[in-house]
Amino acid sequence: MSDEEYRRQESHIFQGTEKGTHRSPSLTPRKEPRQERARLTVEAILTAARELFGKRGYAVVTTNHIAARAGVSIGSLYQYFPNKETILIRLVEDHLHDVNDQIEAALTDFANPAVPFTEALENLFRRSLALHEEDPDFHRMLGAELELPPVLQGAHYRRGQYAERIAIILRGRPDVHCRDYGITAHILSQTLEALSRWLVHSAPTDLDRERFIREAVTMVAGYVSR
Amino acid sequence: MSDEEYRRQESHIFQGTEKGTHRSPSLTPRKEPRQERARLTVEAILTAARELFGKRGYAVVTTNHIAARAGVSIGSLYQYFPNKETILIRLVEDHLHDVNDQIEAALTDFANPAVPFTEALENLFRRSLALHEEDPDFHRMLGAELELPPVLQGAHYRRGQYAERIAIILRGRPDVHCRDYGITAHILSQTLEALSRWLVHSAPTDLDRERFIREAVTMVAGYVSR
Amino acid sequence: MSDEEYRRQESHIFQGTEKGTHRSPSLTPRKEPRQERARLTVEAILTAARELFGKRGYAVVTTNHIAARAGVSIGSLYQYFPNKETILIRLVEDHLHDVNDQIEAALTDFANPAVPFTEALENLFRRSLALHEEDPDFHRMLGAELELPPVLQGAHYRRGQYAERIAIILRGRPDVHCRDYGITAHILSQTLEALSRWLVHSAPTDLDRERFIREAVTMVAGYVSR
Amino acid sequence: MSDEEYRRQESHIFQGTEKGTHRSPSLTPRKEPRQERARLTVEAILTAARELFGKRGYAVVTTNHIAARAGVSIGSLYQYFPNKETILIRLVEDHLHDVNDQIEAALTDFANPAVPFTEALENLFRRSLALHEEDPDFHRMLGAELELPPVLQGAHYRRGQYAERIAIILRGRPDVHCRDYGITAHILSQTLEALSRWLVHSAPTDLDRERFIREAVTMVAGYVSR
DNA sequence: AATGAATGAGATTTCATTCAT
DNA sequence: AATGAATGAAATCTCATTCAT
Repeated sequence: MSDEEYRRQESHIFQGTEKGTHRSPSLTPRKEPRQERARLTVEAILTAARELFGKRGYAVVTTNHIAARAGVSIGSLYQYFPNKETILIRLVEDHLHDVNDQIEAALTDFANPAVPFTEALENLFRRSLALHEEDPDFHRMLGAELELPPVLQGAHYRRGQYAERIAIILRGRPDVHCRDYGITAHILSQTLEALSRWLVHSAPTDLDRERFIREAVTMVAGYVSR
Repeated sequence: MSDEEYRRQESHIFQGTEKGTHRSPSLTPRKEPRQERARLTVEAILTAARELFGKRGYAVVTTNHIAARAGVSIGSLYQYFPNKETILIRLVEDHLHDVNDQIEAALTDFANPAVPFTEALENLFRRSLALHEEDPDFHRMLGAELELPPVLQGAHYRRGQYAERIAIILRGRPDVHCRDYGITAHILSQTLEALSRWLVHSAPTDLDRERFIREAVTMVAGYVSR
Repeated sequence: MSDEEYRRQESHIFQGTEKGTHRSPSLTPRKEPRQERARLTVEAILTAARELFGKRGYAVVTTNHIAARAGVSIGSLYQYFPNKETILIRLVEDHLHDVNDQIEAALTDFANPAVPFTEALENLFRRSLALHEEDPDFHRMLGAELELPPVLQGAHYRRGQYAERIAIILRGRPDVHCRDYGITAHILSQTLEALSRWLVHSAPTDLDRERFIREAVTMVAGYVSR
Repeated sequence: MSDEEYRRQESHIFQGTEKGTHRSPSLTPRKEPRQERARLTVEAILTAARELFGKRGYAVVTTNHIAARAGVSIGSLYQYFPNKETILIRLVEDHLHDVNDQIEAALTDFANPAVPFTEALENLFRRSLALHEEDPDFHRMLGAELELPPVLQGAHYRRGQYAERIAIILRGRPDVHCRDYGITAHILSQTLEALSRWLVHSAPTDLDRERFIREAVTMVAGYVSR
C-alpha cells in the first residue's frame, strides 16, 4: 500500500474533523482482502452481520456483537469495514443484486404470452415466495427499519418500478383485462408481496401452503383474467 | 469472545435496560399525576414519544430527545416513567385499546347479514384504512421493530385471532362460498391489511384512492362471493 | 430545551453519516451552563485541559485524562464540549482575546513618541515577557503543535501583522533610523519573541534576568536608534 | 478517577508504548540488515518516518502510515525496529551526529581570530541557516514535540552547552567586548537560532534574504564588537 | 527477507438514569 | 412538581504490535 492509498483509507487526519466524532465516512470497503484467510474473515463478518441484523434489527446490533459472532476480533472487523453502516450497505448491495436478477427473470417469465395467465401468475407468486425465503429475516428488517443509511433509502426505489413493469405486462397480455392497469398492477404486486411475506414469516406452521398458493392465485387471476 | 459468551454478557437487553448505569427494575408507572399540571406533563411526554418512536423507531430515540420535544426536563420524564420501556408500553396499551375497540366494531358490522357482502367488505376495508390512518407511523413502527420489550411481544398475538373471527363470519354469511374458510380468511385479512398499509404509507400521492378501494373490493369480493 | 434545539445539538442522526466515525463536529459549545455548578464544571474542564495540553501537547492528551484531572466524569465533559477539538478551540479563543488586547496596548505604548526609544523598547520587551509568562506552556504548545484543528491555523496569522505594525511605528519615530524598515521590524519582533520565550522556558534558573533584559535592549536599541 | 489515579494508570507512556497490546521492552534495533535489499528497506523506512514525523508530528504518525509511505509491509518495519520509538531515536541519533559535526566546525571557524568578527559572525549565521535548511520540518518537530521518548530529552541538552562554548570564544576574541560574556553568549546564540528558524520556516517568500542576513549580522556585531 | 492478516487495549463518544436544588 | 447537572457503562473505532505464511 502506498502513501496515497494509505491516506485515502484514513478518513481522519483533520479534514476539519478529528477522531471519534461524527465523520463523513467513506462508504467503500476499507481494504480488499488479498489472501484466502482474509476472504474468509470478511465472509464471516458479513454472515454474522446479516444474521444479527435480520434477527435483532440494524439499530440495536453492535459491531462488537458482529465481531464476536463472526469469531473475529473487533480490530479485524474494522480492518475491512470502516463502520457499521458500510457493513449494511455491502450486505444490501449483494442482496439487491440477487433480488434484482430474480425479479428480472420472474417478470420476463410473467410477460411470456405463451404461458397461460393463471400459470404465469402462480410462477410469479412462487418466485416471490422463494425470494422471501432466502434470508427472510434480513429482507424483512430492510423493509422495517426506519433509520437506514441515506444511501439505502433508494434501495427500495427500484421496487417502485416493479408495479410499472407489471402494468405494462398486463397491458400486453391478451388474456387479461383491467379497468385501470396502473391500479391493478399495484394491487397485484402488493397482494403477492404481502401474502408471500406472511406465508414465510407469520403463517401458522400447520397451514397447507400449496392450498394457500392455489387460493391466492385463484383470487388474483379471477380478478384480472378475461 | 464468542457469540455465546457475548450474548451471555449481553442478555441484559430488556431485562434491565439498554444502556446507562443505574437501573430501576420496576416497570410500573412511578407516580400517578395528581395535579392538572402533572397530567399535562405526562400527556406531552406521551405525545412526543409517540411521534418520535413513529418517525425514527424505538431503538434510536433517546429519552432526552423525548423530554426535549415534550418541552419538559429529563428529570420530569423520569418522575412519571421509570424508564424508556415503560413509555412505550403505556403507548402501546392505549393504542391497543383503541384498535381492539375499532376492530370489534368493524367485525360486528362485517358479520351483519343484512348488509350485502360487497358493501360489508368495503366497510371493513375503509375501517382498516381509518385504523392505519390514525398515527400510521407509530402503528407501522410497532409492526416493524424487532426488539420490543417482551411484554409487548404478545400485543400482536391478538391480531392472529382476527383471521379466525373472519373465518367464522364468512362461514356464517349466506352470500359467501369458500373451498377452505380458514385459508380464505387469512388471505382476506392479510390482503386488506397490506393494501391499507400500502395506501396509507407508500402509495404515490396522485393515486386515485376511491378507485383503488373499488378495485380492491372487487378483487376480494369476486373471489369470495357466491 | 425544545425539539429544535435538541436536534441542533445532536450532530449525529444520519446526515449521511452515523456514529463513531469521522463526523463533521459542531465546533460550538454544546450547551450553555445555566447553573453556577455547571459553570464551575466547565471552568474545571478548561483549566485541566489548558494545563494538560500545555504540559503534554494536544495530540497525546486524552479526554479521559482531562475529565479525570478536572475531577469530573467523562459524561460531564461531553455535555459541554462535543469533542476534544472544541475544548482547544475555546481555550485558544479565550487566550487570543487576551493576547490581542495586550499586544494592542503594548504597541500603542511603543508608538508613543513622548517615551524615549530605549525605554519604549524595554517596555515592549517586558510586556512580551509577561505574555509568555502567563500560561507559558500552553502558549508554547500552540506554536509547536503541528496538527491543530484547521480553524486554528489562522490563529497565528494575526501575529504576522505584528511586524507590519512595528514597521509603521518605527518609521514614525524620530529617534529611529533603519536602512530597511520592513526587515528591521521582522528582526526586532522575532528577536524579542525568541528571547522572551527562551527566558521563560529555557533559561538556567540562576540567570540574572534583569541584566539579561538590559543587555537585550542594549543590543536592539543600539541597532535601531539614531 | 482523579488525575493522580489516572496518571498512575497512564504512566506507561514511554515506558512500554502508547497503545496496542503486546509490548516489547527492548529498545535496540532488532536485527542488523545484512543484505543489500534489507539496507534499502531500512533506508526507506527511515526516510518515510523522517518526512512524516516532520510534517505531522511524532505523536500522530502511525507505524502503518510509515510503512505504507516507505512502500514496505508493516511486518518488515517491525523486523528492523521493535517499536515506533526506536525509529525516532535512530533518526535523532543520525541527525544529531550531523548537527554536532557541523556545529563543531562552525564554532572552530568562529573561534578563529584571523577572521574579522563581523565576517565570523556572518559565517556562523550562514551555517546555522544551512543547518535549519536541511530537513527543517524534522528539525522543527524535534524542538516542538513535548512528549519525546526520555532517551531523547537529553538531545537538546548538548545545545545548552553551545552557549557556554560561545562565551569562551567571545572571551578569547580581541575584537569583542561584553559586560557579561555569559549573558551575551545566550543572547547571541538564541538570536541567531531564532532568526535562522524564522527565515527558513516562516519568512514571507518575497523577503530579501541577503539583506536580512546583513541586517541581522549588523545588529549583533554592532552590539558585541569593540 | 517480506508480507499482510489478526489482535485487543484503549481512545472517543453516547445516553439511560440519578440526584441535588 | 420541576429542573438540569452529573454519572458511568457501553458503544464505536484506532493503531501499535504479533504471527502465520
